Amino acid sequence: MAQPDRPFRTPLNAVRAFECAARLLSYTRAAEELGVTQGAVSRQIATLESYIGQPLFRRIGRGIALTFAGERYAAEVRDALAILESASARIMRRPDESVLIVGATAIASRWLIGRLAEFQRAHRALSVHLRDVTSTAELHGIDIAVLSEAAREPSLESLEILRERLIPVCSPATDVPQTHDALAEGTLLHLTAYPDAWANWFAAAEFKGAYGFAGPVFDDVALAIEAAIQGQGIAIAPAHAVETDIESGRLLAPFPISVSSGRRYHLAWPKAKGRLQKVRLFRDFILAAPAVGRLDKT
Amino acid sequence: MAQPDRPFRTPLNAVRAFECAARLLSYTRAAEELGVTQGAVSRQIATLESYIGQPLFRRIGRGIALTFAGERYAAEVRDALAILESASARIMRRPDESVLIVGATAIASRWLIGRLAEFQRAHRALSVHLRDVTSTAELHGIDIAVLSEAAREPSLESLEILRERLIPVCSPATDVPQTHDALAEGTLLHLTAYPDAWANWFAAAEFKGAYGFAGPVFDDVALAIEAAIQGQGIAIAPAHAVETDIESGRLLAPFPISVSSGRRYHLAWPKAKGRLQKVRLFRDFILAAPAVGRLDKT
DNA sequence: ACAATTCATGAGATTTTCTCATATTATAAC
DNA sequence: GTTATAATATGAGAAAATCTCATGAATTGT
Repeated sequence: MAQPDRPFRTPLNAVRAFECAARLLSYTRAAEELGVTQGAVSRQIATLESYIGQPLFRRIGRGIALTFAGERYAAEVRDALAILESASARIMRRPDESVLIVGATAIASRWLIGRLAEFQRAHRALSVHLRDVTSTAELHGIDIAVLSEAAREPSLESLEILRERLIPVCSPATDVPQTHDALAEGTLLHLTAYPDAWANWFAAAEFKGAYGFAGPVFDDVALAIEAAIQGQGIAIAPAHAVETDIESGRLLAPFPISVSSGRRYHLAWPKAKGRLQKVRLFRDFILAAPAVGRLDKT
Repeated sequence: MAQPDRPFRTPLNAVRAFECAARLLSYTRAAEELGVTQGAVSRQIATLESYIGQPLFRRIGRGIALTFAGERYAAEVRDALAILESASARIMRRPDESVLIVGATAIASRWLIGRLAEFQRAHRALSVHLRDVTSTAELHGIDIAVLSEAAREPSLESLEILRERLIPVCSPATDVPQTHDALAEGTLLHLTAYPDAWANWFAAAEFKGAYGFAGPVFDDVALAIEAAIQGQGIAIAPAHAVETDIESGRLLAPFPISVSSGRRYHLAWPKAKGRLQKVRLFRDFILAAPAVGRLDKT
């Protein structure tokens, strides 16, 4: 009823029989290849010809030859079926044991990247793909992920790996604040995601004075860090996210005081994949990484 | 038995159902589009997934979404099916009324080409394809042909259009023979296809002397004509084949005497196509062409 | 002329696919 | 929460497509 009429569809199995017969120029041999009788092939092709509305083969004597139209059709059909079969063949190769797909939030990626390089070095046989993932709901197709939430669904497992702490950082190339007063007078970079960060930090530092509320506010943590690197001010950033920048000297943490953001990062993975060696290797590697808690003294 | 085992073949109809469901992201709507029930689609896709060995859709709540593998597979499948459907669509457009496929032997083509241009000009709506054909047995896919044999098969019709005559020709740039004696002394180009041509010609010219038997022999009439054009000697060629060369001044026929080769050219066409306007137009055009008999005084 | 090979076809068996009815699962509204 | 709703999954039998078998017809090669 919903259909205009009948949106005639090419009879696909007949097309396959045709492709085979066109290639072998023989119904009999096509039948062999397809594992059916010659009569079946004959019928299939008759079906296709009647659908097409014209002969695809000329019957010459006891053999067959393609008509011009058939010749052309055969070429196109061959292409299409080749695409199909190769697509099937590829997808049928089960997800490789040697490819590990790791998911992570944007901020966690910042920290992960350094780790991944190390992991990669330790397990050259594995190739690691990093994919953006925000929540445990997006874990399909992913072997294991670093997220700021624990897994609640019963099909997932997770382990806490890091309690996020925030720490002030700035470029070593700028006027690095040496005192809390100097800091309070500097340009403070704020993060939408952590609105109370600076307040909490100054409280933790037992600083009583006023400080720069008016600094720029960033929605994107990575952008704030980038701004700090470029010397545009002092950011208060997740310690794990600036770890590599500090190591490389692009950033400096002028004060040892850090505050908790409340976020806890977890490794999360589908239970079904927990037993895969590649997943276990990665999980063990991350848990064993000495750096996990380095800047993370609660 | 001949088969190694089973050369597993992608279940094509399941693939089609998948393509549809992947596009609409709904079994229910796919079922509507395919004109079957939802359950049928569900089963088809289950079949495909079990063939593929992995899920193509994720069942999320009351809906479905493609898995990563499914996403990729869908894209490839879509391409393949599109090729298939468009190939079918094209072939199903019956052979166009606006395309005339003309067959001709190599030598007849030489004469036809000039005519075709004229025909083309007279019927701009038609596009004409010229295809090499040697005998009436090769007429499939051809609307009408010029051949040196009449049609014997009952499915064909034919009409004589030209009795081939042979006439001496040479390049105007060379020493053009003015007398029969001069001709007899010149380099005569012989044709395998017409071994007695020169003998017959000299007989017709009532020439009694000796003449150059020793000239080069050509298997290919076109090559002999080309040789004559290049001034390598005097060829005795089918008048119709050199008509345009004479008109353009590239060749010269020094003597008005011609002899019959015995060959008679015919227009031949499948009876089934005799009624098509494009075929009738061409047939009438050829028959009416004033030039057909011009060099053909028996 | 005859044997062998090949495609075509009728009749019935077989297999696949579809429908119908119902179960299952998840969302959305109350 | 509970219920209504909307989607996919599935069991059983019906329907349809497909295949096999047997045979016919046409052609080639001996």
